[in-house]
Amino acid sequence: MDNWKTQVKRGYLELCLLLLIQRHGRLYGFDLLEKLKAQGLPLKEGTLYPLLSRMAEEGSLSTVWETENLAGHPRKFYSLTKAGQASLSEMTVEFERMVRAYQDLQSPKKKGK
Amino acid sequence: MDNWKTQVKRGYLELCLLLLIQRHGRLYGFDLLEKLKAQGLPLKEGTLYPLLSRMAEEGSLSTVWETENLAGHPRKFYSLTKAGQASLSEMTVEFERMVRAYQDLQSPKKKGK
DNA sequence: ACCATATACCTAGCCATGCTATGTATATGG
DNA sequence: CCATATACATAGCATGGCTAGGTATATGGT
Repeated sequence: MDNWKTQVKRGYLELCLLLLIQRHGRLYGFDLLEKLKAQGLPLKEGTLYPLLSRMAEEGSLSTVWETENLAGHPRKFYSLTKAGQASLSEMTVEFERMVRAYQDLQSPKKKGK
Repeated sequence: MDNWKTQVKRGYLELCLLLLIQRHGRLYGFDLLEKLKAQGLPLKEGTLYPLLSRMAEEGSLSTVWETENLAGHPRKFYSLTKAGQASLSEMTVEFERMVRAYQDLQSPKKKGK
C-alpha cells in the first residue's frame, strides 16, 4: 500500500501545485510544503524541489529569487506562466474525466442514448 | 501533456481494475481491455497484462485458466481475493481523500471547527 | 565562541510502473 | 494458405516520488 500511495501521486502532485500557486499568485517552496501539509498532502523536500525545478524548466512556472528585506535564507518564488495555465486547464479536464470514470465504476449509470 | 497523462494513471489503473473485476466477479484480460475502453480508459495490452500479473503475484487477484468449451485461444480469468478486497478498500479511501484535496484546492472551504 | 534549531534550497540514486514494440498461439473465412 | 480476430506474454525505455544527504543564513542558549 505504501508503494501504491507513492505511485498514485504521480501527475496528481503537479496538478495540485499548479492549483495552489494559481490561487496564491506566487509562492516559495517552503511555504508550499506547509500549505500542502495543511491540505492533507505532506510532501518531503526531496519530492517538492525537483518537481518545482522540472515545472520551471518545462515552462509552466517562472521563478524569482527574493533576498531583500529578509531575515534568513533567500526565497525562490514561483508563479504560473501562460503555458502553466494552459497545462492546468488540460490537466483539470483529464483528472475530472478520471474521477468520473472512477465514480462510474463504483456505481454505474445507464447510458442515456 | 502526453507524458503527464501517462504518469497520472499510475496506481489509478490498479484501482480501476480492482473495481471492475469486483463488479463482474471474474474477468479475463481481453474482456477487461474492452470494458475499460468502454469506460473511457483505453489501455494497451502491454500495460494491462503486466499489471494483472503483478496484482496476481502480490495476492490481490487469483487466476484460473479456462480452456473448455472454447473456440480460440484459452482465457485467463481473474477474481478478487480477500487481500484484493482489502487493498481496494484502502485505495478507495486514499483516492477519495485525494479527490477531496483536489476539489478543496479548486474552491476552498472555510474550516468548520 | 560554540552549538542547536529553524528556515530555506538542492541533488544523486533507487525503484516501480505505464508504454512501445514485438512475439506467440488458436480458430475462422476467403 | 494467408489474413484477421481473439488472446496472452515479455524485454526494455522513460518518468518521477522518495530516501538520504548536503549547503546556507539567522537566532537563541550556554
